[in-house]
Amino acid sequence: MRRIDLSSAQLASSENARDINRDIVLELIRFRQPVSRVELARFSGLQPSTISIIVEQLISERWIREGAVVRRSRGRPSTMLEVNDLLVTFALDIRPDRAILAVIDLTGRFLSRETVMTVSDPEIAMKHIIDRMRLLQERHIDKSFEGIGVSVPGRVHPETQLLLLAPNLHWHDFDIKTALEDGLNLQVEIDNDANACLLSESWSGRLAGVRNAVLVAVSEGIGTAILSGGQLHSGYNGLAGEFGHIPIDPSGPLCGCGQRGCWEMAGSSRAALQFYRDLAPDKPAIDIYGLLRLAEENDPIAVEAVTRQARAIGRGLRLITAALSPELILITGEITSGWQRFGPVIQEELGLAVLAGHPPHLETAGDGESARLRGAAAVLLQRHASYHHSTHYPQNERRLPSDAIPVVR
Amino acid sequence: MRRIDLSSAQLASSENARDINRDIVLELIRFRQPVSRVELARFSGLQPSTISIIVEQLISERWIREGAVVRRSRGRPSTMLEVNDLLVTFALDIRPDRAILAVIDLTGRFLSRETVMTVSDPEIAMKHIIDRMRLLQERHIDKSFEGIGVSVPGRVHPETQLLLLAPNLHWHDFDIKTALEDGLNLQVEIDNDANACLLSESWSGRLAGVRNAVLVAVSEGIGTAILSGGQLHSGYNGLAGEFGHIPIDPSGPLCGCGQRGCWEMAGSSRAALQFYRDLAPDKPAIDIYGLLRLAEENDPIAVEAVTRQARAIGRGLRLITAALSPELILITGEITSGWQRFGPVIQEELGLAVLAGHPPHLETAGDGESARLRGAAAVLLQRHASYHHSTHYPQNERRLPSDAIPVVR
DNA sequence: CAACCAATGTTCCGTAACGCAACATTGAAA
DNA sequence: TTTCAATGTTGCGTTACGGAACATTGGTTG
Repeated sequence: MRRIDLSSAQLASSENARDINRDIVLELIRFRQPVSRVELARFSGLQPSTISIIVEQLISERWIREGAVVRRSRGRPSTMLEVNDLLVTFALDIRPDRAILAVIDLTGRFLSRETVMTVSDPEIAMKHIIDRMRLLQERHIDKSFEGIGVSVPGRVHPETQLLLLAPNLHWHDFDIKTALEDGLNLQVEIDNDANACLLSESWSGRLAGVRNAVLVAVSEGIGTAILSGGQLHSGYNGLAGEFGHIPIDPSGPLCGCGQRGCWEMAGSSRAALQFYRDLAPDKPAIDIYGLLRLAEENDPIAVEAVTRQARAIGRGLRLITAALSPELILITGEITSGWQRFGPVIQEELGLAVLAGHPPHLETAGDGESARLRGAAAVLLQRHASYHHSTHYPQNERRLPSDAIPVVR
Repeated sequence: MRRIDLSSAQLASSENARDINRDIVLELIRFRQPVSRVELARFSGLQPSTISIIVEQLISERWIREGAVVRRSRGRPSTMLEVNDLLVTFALDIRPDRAILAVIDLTGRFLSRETVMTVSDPEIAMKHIIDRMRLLQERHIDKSFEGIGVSVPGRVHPETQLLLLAPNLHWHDFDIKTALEDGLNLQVEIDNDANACLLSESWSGRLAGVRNAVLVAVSEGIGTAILSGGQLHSGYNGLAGEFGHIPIDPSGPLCGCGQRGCWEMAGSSRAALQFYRDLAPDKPAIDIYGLLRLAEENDPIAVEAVTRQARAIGRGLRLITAALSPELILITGEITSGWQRFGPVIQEELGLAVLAGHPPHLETAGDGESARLRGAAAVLLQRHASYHHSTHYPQNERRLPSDAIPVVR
C-alpha cells in the first residue's frame, strides 16, 4: 500500500534506507541480545557486510557495545552485541496526587525508582524533582543521561508540548518542558499517560505485527491511546483518544465535563466506588483496592459494583470497536487485578458487537505505573534517536516556494 | 517522528528513495500540469538531473508525456510535461438500487458515465456490467484501460476483497473481484464507498497537508472514513469507521442492526424523512430531495425535520471529534444541498465540544456520486501504481526464519 | 601436534540512488 | 550577427546495499 499524502512527503535519498535499516538492526539487538553480527544478518535479511557497517555506526554512537566472545564447536567465535546499558533516561510519571521518578536504561530496566512528592504548586514540585534528578545523576555518575521522558494525565500539544487539557491535574499554564530543560540541560519529551502505556507495550515488543490497537487505561478516569497503521494517532493538536468523555448513557450522572453519562462516569474506578456507595450507603468508605479485595472475597455488593463497572467498560469497548476495529484492545488499571473475574464480563459485553468479523482480542497490559514510566522513556528515546540521526545525516530541506504545492485549505 | 513498529518493517534500499521521489514527481505533475522539468526541480527540491531521469522513467511507463514547447522572452524553451490521458480506468459505483459505470482518466476527467441497471441478482447484474465495459473498451479503443476500481456501500476485507458487511446491498457471498477479473482480465480493486470519497478528496489535492480527517457520508445510512497520519485507517479486517451504528440515543428507535438509537437512526436522510412523517403524518410521501426542496421553500415542518437531522449529525460529529480529533471533517450526501441553512446547525452542535482546542473544520465534499467514482479510480490507481513499481524493482524479500522476530501474540 | 575446516566477520567490487557543477541547447533580445 | 538567459543533460563524487572472495579463528581430526 502506498502512502496517500505525497504532497507533504519528505524527499527521500539513500540515507533514508540507512536510517530505516539501522533502526531495524537496533530493534533486533534490543530483542535478541546478546546476538552476533551474522545472526543479525540472518534475522534482518541484510548482508553481513551491511550489518558490519551499521553495527560499527551503532557502536560509535554508543547505542550498543561488543560483549562476550562465544566459542562454538567449530569455526570462528562470535562476538556478541548487546545494548549499551550505560545510556539511561529519566522517566517522570506525573500523577494527580504524586509523581514517580525513575532511571531506566535502554533495555527497559529500572536503575532507580522513587515517589518524589505530593504535587501542589508546580513551581515547587518541579524544583524538588530537579533536585532529585541532580542527586540521581551523581549517584549514577558512570551513566550517560540521554534526556527526560514525561508522562502526564492529560493531553499535550505535539509541537509546543504544553498541557492542553488535564482535568485531574492542577498544573495549568505551567511549562513542564522548559522548566526541566532549563533545570538540567537535557532533552525533554512529554506525552499523555495512555500514549506512554501504549508506547511501552510497543517498546517491549508486544505489539510486533499489530498495526491497529487501542489501549484503555482505567483508573480514576478513562484514558485511551490509539495505534493506527503502526503509529500513535494523536489527532490534530494531540487531543485524540478522549473516549472517556463519550456519552454512553444520556440518563447517567452529570460528568465534570458538563455532559451527561460520559463513559468515565460508569466505567472508571471512581464509578465502581460510586456504585458501591449507592448499593451500600452505610458501609465504611473504601478505596478501589479495598473494593477489589472485597470482590475477591465474594462480597456480593462489591462484586455487583465492579461488575457494573466491567459491563460499562465493555459497552465502551464495543463503541471503540465499531469506530476503529482494532486488532487488539489492551486494558490497564486497577481492574486488571481482578481480571479473572471481571475480564470475562468485559469480554462478554464486547462480544455483543453487532457487526461482522471477530471482536478484537482483549488483553491486559502490565502494571500501569511501570508502563507509564517505560513509556515515558520510550517517548524520549524515539525522539532522541530521530534527532540523533538527523544531526548525523542532515536531511535535504525541501524547498517550498510560496507556490509550491496547492494547499487547498 | 519515527515509525513505532519496526519489527514488521520492510528493509529499505536505495530503490525506496526512487519510489518515493517518483511518486512525489508524478503527484506534482498531476497538480501542476503542464509543467517543465526545471519547474519540477524547483517545486520538489530534487536536482534537475534527478528529475530528468525520473521523468524519462515516467514517460517510458506511459504515466506522463511531453506536451507543448513553450517559448518565453529569453532562454531555451521549456518542454511541458503532462499526465498521459490515454491511460484510463473503469470506475464502478455500486449502490443499493443501481450501479454507475464511468471511464475516468488519470487527471480525474470523466470520459463516459452511465447508470447501468437496477441491481437484483448479482450474477446477472455483473454480466450486464461486463458487457457494458466491453462496449466502452471498444468505444475508447485508443485508450489503455489500467483496471477497474469499485466502490461498494459496505465493508470489504483488505486482503480478499470480499464483502464483509453490506446491510443495504443484498450481494452477500458474491465475489465481485473475481467476477470482474475473469470477465475482463483487468486488475480489480474494491473499497468501501466512504473510503472512496475520502480517497477522491485526497486524489484531488484537497487534503494536501491534512494528516487527520474524517469524511462522513450522509445518505440512507451514515458511513465514515478515517484518515489517520495521512493514511486511510481501515482497521483490522477493514471494518473501521462504523460510526453509523454507534448508539447516540438509547431511547431512540430500534435500528436494523439490533441496537437502539444508532446515529444513523437520527442523522441519516432516512431519519429526516421519518421525522417529517412523524411531524406530518397526513402529508403525501416524499423523498429526501423533495424534503430538502420543501425546507428551502421554508416549509416549517420540513425545516424542523431536517434541523433535527442536522442536530443529530452534529452530535455524532462531537463524538467523532472526541475520539479522533481530526483537523477536518468532510460531509457528503444530500444534506449538503441545503448546506447554507443546515451547515450552521451542524457546526453549532459540533462547537459544543467540551474539550480544549478548536473544533475541527467542517466542510462539504463534492457530489457523492462523482466522488465515489473518482475515489474508485483512485483506489485502483494507487494499488496499480504500487504493483507497477514492485514489478520493475523486485524488492528484496526479508527472510524470516521461524525464530526471526518474537511476535508476542 | 600439525593440517584441516566450519563458522564468523571483513574487504572489495558492482549497481543504484542523489547532489553538484560544468556543459550543451535554444531562440529571443541587443 | 552576437549575446545571453533559461532549460535541460552529462559526468563525477558520495552514500547506500548486494554479492563473492577473502581473512580470521580455534576446535576437530588424523
